[in-house]
Amino acid sequence: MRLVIARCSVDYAGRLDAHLPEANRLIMLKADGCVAIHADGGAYKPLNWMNAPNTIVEIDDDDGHRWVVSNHKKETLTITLHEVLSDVSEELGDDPGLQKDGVEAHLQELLAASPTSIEEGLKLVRREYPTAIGPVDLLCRDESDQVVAIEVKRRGEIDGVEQLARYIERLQLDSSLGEVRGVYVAQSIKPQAKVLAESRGFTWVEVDYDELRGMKSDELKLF
Amino acid sequence: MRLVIARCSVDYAGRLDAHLPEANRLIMLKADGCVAIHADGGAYKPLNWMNAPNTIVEIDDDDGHRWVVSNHKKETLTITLHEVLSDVSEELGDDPGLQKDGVEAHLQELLAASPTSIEEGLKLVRREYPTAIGPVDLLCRDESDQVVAIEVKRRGEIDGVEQLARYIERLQLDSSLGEVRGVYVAQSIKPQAKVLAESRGFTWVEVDYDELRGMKSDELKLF
DNA sequence: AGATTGATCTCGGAG
DNA sequence: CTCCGAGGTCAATCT
Repeated sequence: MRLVIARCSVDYAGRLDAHLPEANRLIMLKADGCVAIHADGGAYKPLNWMNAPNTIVEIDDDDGHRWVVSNHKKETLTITLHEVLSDVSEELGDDPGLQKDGVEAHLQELLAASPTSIEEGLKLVRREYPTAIGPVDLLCRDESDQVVAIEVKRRGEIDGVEQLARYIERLQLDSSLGEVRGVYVAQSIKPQAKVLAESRGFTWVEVDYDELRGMKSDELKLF
Repeated sequence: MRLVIARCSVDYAGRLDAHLPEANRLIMLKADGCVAIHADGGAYKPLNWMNAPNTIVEIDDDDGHRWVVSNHKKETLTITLHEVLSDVSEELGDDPGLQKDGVEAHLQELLAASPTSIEEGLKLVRREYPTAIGPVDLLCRDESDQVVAIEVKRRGEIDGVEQLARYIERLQLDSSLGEVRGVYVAQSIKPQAKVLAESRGFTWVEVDYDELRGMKSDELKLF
C-alpha cells in the first residue's frame, strides 16, 4: 500500500470520459495494482479509480510528471502530479477477510426453517426451486395444499415483484403444480412495490429479521 | 484526511453484522467524518466503513485501545487498534468535483436531436414525457403519425423492457394518444432482453454512441 | 467467459 | 423528506 497525497488533476477515458480539475487528493495504490483517487469527503467511493489488473507507466515531459494507468480493456487513468505533499508506503500482507451475517441468504434460511412466520399453515416444499429462468427462493404449499411461490428480499422493491411474476408465469407452465399463488416477503416493502404486487394478485408480508432469529433460537432450545 | 496504518480488528453492527479478524490495514478518516477500512487489495471498496454523519469516540480499557464510530441509525463500527504502524494527516480542502461525459443522459440527448437514427421518419414529441409512474425517456410519432414510446438505456437489460411495458400500459389509458407502440433503444441489448421485448410486441434498436456524436457534429457543421 | 443477482450498494434528481 | 433510477456500478455465484 502506497499513499500519496498530492495536488493533482486526473483524466479517465474508457466506458465514459471523466475529468478532475487540479486539487489536493489522496492517491491510493494497492499491492494488487488497484489505484483510487479520494477526496476528503463523500463516503467511501473514490472520485476515480482503476481496478487490477493494470499497468502503471510514469511519464516526465513538457506536461509535467504523470502516471498513466491502463488495462487491457483500453481504459486509461491519467494522473498529473503538480505537487506531492506526502508519500508513505507500508507492506500490509494478505487480509483474512470479512465475515458477514444478516444478508438475504440468511433471511431465506430463517424463513425456510419457519415458513409459518410468513403465513399460517405454510409448509416448505423446497428452497431454490429451479425453473428455466432461475430458482424460486421458496416453494411451499398452504393449508389447502395450493402451491405458493415466495420471493424473498431484504428490501422489497419493484423489480422483486416483476421477478416473482416471471417465476410464477414459468411455474404455471408445469401443470402438475396446479394453480400457483405468489407471496412477496421482505424486511420492508416500498409502497409502490406493495401496489404492484397487489395488482399482480400477489400478497406481501414484511418480516422482522431479529424476531426470526429469536424464533430460530427458541426452536433450538426445545431440543 | 487522516491515514492510519495499523494492526487492527474491526466489528460492524447495523444493517448486518460483520467482523474483521486482526490484521494490518489502512484506516481512512475523511474531513466530513467518513471512516473506511481498506485492505491492500480488492478494488476500491473498503472492507468496512461508516458514512457521515457520525460520531467517533476513543475508548481505552481492558480490551485495549478502540475507536467506536456510531450514527443516529444505531449502526456502530468498532475498531480495536493493536499496533499503529503509520499515522499521517493532511488538509486537502474541498474538491471541485468530477465532470462526466457519456452517460445515459447524453445518449438520450443525442437521440432526441436525431430521432431518425432510431427509425426512418420518426419525429420527437418531447423528452421525459410525464406519466403517473415516471417519465418516458422519449415520446415520438412515426411516419403514419402513430405515437411511439422509447426507452433509452446505455446497456439494454431485461428490467428496461419491463419499465417500457409499464409506461406503455399507462400511456394506453390516455385515449387521446391512440394506440402506442414501444421501441427499446440501447448501445447494446442482451439476447434475453431482445426476446422479451419482441414477446411484448416492442421493437428494439442498438445504436452507436460515437456515431451519434459524429452525426451531431456533422449537423452542426451545416450551420 | 458470460449471465444473473445481491449490495451496509452509492449517488443524484424529482416530487 | 422519500422514492426512484443509474452506475466506469462492484463482486459473488452459477452455467
